[in-house]
Amino acid sequence: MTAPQMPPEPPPAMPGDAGTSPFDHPCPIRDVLNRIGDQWSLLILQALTQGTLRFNALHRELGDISRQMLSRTLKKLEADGFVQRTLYPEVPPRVEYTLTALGHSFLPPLQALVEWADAHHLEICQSRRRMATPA
Amino acid sequence: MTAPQMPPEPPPAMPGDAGTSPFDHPCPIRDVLNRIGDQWSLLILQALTQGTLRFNALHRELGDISRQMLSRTLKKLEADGFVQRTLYPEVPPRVEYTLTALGHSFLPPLQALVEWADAHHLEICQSRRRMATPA
DNA sequence: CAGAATCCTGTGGGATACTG
DNA sequence: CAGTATCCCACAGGATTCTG
Repeated sequence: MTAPQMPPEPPPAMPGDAGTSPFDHPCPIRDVLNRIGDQWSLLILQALTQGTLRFNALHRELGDISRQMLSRTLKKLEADGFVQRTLYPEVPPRVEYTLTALGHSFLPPLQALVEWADAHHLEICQSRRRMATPA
Repeated sequence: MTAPQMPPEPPPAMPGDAGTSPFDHPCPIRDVLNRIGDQWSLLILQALTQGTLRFNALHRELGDISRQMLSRTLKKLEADGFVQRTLYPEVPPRVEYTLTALGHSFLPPLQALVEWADAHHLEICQSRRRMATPA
């Protein structure tokens, strides 16, 4: 595969275009990367590997994430079909988030990434310090 | 594996600490994600799959990226040990970028991601439109 | 409990111009 | 050719407050 180029001109039609959104990104790789390339998406997906989680449970699980970003990111993930949101109309409302089939299908590549990160983190840190030698 | 938590307190020592950098991120997953999670790193690495490339060749390959960002990102990738930069002190200077061993070791997970993106992009776009039904 | 709204900041990243 | 320097803006994302 060659590098994913970006046609500078606006694409005539999208994969499943309907003209609704401004444009679904023409390049699949870029589109997906732009989505899950943010600070939290992958972390959230990984947290949901455990199974279904409620909003605050997720919030605790990630430790440091504003409720704002958690909410936003979950919406994007839901829109893209990675996670399913289920609202139980009870007195204190309960909302559960769980991975969809698409979400689950994403786990293997994600796992590969996580494992690589674990395996090579030290090496990266070493390289980083080596390049930063002041004198 | 549970979700990668962030200890709110500053870590006492890093994987290969030397006190040089402010801190190498304590969580490997987050650290790696923060690095390659930007707009260009993965694209550049993927472009270098072809083999050695010169600066402008990379620039053309990616199509739309400012020289600024290309330069910056390459430096980060070099610092982290993903790519090797070789300068040939000729009259018009020539600089070649190529993947290091570490860089190559990263290709399988990257490939997995790319293939997943290709395979499921349509599905994502469909979900996206389905959720966006105005009426 | 699960968010939406509002406000504010840091910085990722583009454009342009200059240099060796 | 291969950058660096400068300027500038959009937006990711945090903090806080309000609601059903």
